[in-house]
Amino acid sequence: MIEEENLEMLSDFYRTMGDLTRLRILDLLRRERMCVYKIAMELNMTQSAISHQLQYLRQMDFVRTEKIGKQVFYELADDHIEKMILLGYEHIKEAHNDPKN
Amino acid sequence: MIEEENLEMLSDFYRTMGDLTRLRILDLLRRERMCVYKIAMELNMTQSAISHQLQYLRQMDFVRTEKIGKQVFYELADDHIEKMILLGYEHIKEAHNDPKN
DNA sequence: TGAATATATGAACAAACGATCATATATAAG
DNA sequence: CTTATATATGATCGTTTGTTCATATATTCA
Repeated sequence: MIEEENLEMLSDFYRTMGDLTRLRILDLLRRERMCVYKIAMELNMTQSAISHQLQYLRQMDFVRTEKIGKQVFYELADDHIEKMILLGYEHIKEAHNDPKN
Repeated sequence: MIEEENLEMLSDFYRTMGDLTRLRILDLLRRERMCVYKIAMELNMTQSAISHQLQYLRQMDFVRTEKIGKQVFYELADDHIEKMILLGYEHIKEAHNDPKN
């Protein structure tokens, strides 16, 4: 049994990855660090929508930033993030091949 | 880069764990299989609220059921679920000790 | 069969969420 | 200094989500 406080942090953590736009952003950043407008271009979404989600991801410590001139580059905050994405990915692929257990 | 279709499945998967009530239920079921009213008791929530979330978890293949008499016992659908919970748990514990990378 | 118990489910409602729009801030370029 | 570019942010709005309430279904027991 996981302590209540940690369960709350855990659900916050998973909820952050439980949105397609945010997951798309994180998946992009696995490839390379990227500035805001480039992310928006790649995902074909408005700068504002992306910027809002990036603030969310930053508050949740999923990404970190480096400002260079006018641009702000975003990158994954640490290796765990990519690891969690890939583990979930492995899971759904297995689950799909192997419907029950 | 993960294919769009799989990213969608992945965000659905994480969104399922991104709710405190559902995560509490899953964490309970790690311990033992349990019938609905017992889950409701343990979590101090109404039978209806629990039942709705259990249907959700069932549709997402997080749990499976066995009906015995009047009772319906729920258990984790497979080992991956517990693994994913524990991995997330490890992650947040590390992240907390080790704020930046 | 009728009452009691366990679970499921549909409708309703409030709260949370995500995108958009308008605009603010900051830096660079002319 | 003014304009253009990149990003951030607050307000708004429609949608989704989670709980509640009322009720339906199913099974056991008297």
